[in-house]
Amino acid sequence: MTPGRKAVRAGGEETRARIVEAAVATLRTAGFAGASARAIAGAGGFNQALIFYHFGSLDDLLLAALDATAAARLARYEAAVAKAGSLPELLKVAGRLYDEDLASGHITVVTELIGGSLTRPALRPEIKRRMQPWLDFTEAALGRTTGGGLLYRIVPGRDVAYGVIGLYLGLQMLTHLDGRPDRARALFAAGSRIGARLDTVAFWRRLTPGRS
Amino acid sequence: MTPGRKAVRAGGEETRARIVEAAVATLRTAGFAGASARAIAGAGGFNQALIFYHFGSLDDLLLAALDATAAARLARYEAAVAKAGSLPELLKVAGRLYDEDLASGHITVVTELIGGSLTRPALRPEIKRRMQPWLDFTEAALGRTTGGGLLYRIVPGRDVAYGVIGLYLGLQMLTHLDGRPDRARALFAAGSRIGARLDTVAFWRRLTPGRS
Amino acid sequence: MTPGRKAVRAGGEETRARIVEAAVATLRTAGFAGASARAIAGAGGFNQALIFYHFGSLDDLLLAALDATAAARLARYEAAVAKAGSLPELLKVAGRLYDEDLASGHITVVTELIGGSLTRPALRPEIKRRMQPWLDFTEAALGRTTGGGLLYRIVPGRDVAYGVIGLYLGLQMLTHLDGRPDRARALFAAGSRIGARLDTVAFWRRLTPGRS
Amino acid sequence: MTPGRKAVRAGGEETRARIVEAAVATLRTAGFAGASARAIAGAGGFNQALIFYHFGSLDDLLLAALDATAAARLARYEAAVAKAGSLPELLKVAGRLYDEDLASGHITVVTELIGGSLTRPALRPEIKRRMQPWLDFTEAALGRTTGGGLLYRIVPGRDVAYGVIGLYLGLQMLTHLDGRPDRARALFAAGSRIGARLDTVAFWRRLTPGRS
DNA sequence: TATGAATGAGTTTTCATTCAT
DNA sequence: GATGAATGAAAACTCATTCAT
Repeated sequence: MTPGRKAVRAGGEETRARIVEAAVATLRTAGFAGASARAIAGAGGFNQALIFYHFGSLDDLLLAALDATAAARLARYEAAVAKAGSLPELLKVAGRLYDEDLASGHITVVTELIGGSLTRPALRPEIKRRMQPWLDFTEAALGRTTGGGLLYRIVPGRDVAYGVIGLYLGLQMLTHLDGRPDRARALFAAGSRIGARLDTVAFWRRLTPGRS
Repeated sequence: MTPGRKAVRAGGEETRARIVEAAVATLRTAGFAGASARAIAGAGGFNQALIFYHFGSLDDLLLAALDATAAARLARYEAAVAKAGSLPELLKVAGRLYDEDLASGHITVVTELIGGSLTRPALRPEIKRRMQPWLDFTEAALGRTTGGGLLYRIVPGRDVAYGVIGLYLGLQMLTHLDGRPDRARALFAAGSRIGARLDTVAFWRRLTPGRS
Repeated sequence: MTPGRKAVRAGGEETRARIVEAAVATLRTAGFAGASARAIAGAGGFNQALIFYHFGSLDDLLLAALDATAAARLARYEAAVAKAGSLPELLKVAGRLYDEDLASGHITVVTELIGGSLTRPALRPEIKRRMQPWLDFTEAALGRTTGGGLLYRIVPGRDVAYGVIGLYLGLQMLTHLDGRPDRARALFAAGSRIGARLDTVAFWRRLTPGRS
Repeated sequence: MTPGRKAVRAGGEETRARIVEAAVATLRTAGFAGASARAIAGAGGFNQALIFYHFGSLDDLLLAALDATAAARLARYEAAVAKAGSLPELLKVAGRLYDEDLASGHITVVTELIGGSLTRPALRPEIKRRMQPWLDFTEAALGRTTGGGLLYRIVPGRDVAYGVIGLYLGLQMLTHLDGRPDRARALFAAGSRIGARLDTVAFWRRLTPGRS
């Protein structure tokens, strides 16, 4: 694939990636309390000690796992959302992306780590910091598509973004409980339909007048 | 209170309550992964073995803890929401109740257990079952205040309830991350304000026409 | 043996004693760095976890081991030395007792723990505190047999006691290196002989005139 | 200094010295049980594997560390003691040198290794062998200054040397426990004072008549 | 009803050491 | 000569649970 890359000496970075991958998988399937060094090493087929050699501590590996998933997902969200010019479009695109997340369980890594941050308080500030880009992204996407109109006099964009992220996380938890994403998916679908109608509604237009 | 109650055997009931209380407290402060038998016994000042004598297993105690908080909170929600005749009123009341939850961390017990159900799959169906009353309650409250109008052709009430519960859970997680409930609180306040305006909006009235 | 003692319920105290005994034995044979929980449990034939159940931490067990040996030895020293009315007698008695220690390796527990206190600094104040009775005892014994005479204007009794204890510890280390106590034993024998002559020496009598 | 020395290969020698230095420092500050390959490498700022490349095993490095400190100290002792013609002078000089050792903790390397030789029996004969020069040196110094007189009929010089070395080691341990060298220092000072008086005492002169 | 004692398997992390480069 | 990567075994300690009393 990457022709310039030497096959030799690649050990370090590749191994790190393998470990991170195993950590993500274990968090998804066994949860925070089940993501022990042993479990992760077992999942990835490598030595437990390797985790500590490369990451120093289990906490640090878990954060690296969060970084990895989050980065990949955020890139995908940004690319897809960039094309959405209106709220209905945004809802549609976001719903489709979130579908992937629900099915793949990507967001589980986030909810498990937030849940685990109660047990390991040192994780909390780290996770909090890593959530900011998502809030920024969501706020920007909403701002761009709703024009920062009257609505923003009632609710600051940051707060709306906060609610949207919260809804994502909470729906993921319920989806896990259900064992299937049907309900959350249906909600998003409905969101798209409502969004589509909103554009024709005078009230809403008054709330978000800035958009052309 | 209950006069017919025998003083004998009351010890057992009281002890159970103490254990459940300690379990709730430990789940709230130490999370699922931190809610070990030892930690709970330490928090409550009783013998570890008592947990197994009274509840058989740690999982069962954890579920009993969920039952206890959930029952208390649901009773409170039902009583308060019963008086809410319109959506704005409902939003107002719910926001006030949720404020309590955010501050007290009551909902943490729920999110921690759902998170933990990944690690202990046996918990999943039990927790799922215990979430149903909340979905029922939410659906009913929404139905009563929005009249099951046009909106319900777009989104089934059950799905909306699902989203509301999801939002509650997710906001609680973010609130924990923040260390303070300000943002979630602000969102609810905004919800109340929007709700108050909605009643004057023709579009919305058309969506929920059934209400008197 | 102890007739009032119920055979029932004795578990706790007996087990603690067994664990302490195993810890002492392991310190003597494997040293501080070799006195791991596993090694001690192996030596005593019990579960590793029992150590932590009864003593909380390995450090605490090690200190309990020090307490146990020290108490037993100090009692023996006090009883034997009480009868020594003069310095020659004291030297003779002490030499005999120390012989036991050298052969049994009792003092090894002390030197190993002091050595280990570098690695585990938390042990240091605890060990230091536990050395004071030995300094008190030695100072008192020397004071009683030398009468606190002129010698004490040159060297405070506490300092002499310090030197005596130091000599004991150091000789034990060298004895361990040698693998046999011959040399240290010979030194003590010589000490007795010199002590016997000292009493006839005018110079010494002037140094310790208080004795009858 | 050594002009014929090739600049090449000097790297090797220098590195060895750096490693030994780090080992000495780690033994002094973290003790035998704390002198792991990782700790030593960390202290010296080099790669762990370097230890094994240059010394084969950790034990061998530790012995090299003992060699290094011992050689340096012994040279210093020999130079200083050579000038001491009488026992009082010897006591004075030795006390001054030992002061340095107490403050710097040089002897800690010795006591830690002897203590550790229980855990790693292979070290024992090696350390024992390395102690002989000190016994020889001490015996010679005592012999030279006390003339091998009557005292030597009561106690062989080798045994006295043994006691002196033992006292050094034991005082160092107690000094470590105290956290300061005051007491041991005071003892040596008193030794000097007593030594000064001894020369005027007939009894002592009879014990050590051979001196000119 | 309650508890102290006990345990086998688990936890995170460190160990000395090897090896390919 | 030097190093980053890797490992099996061991470190201290905790886990949920059982059981005799």
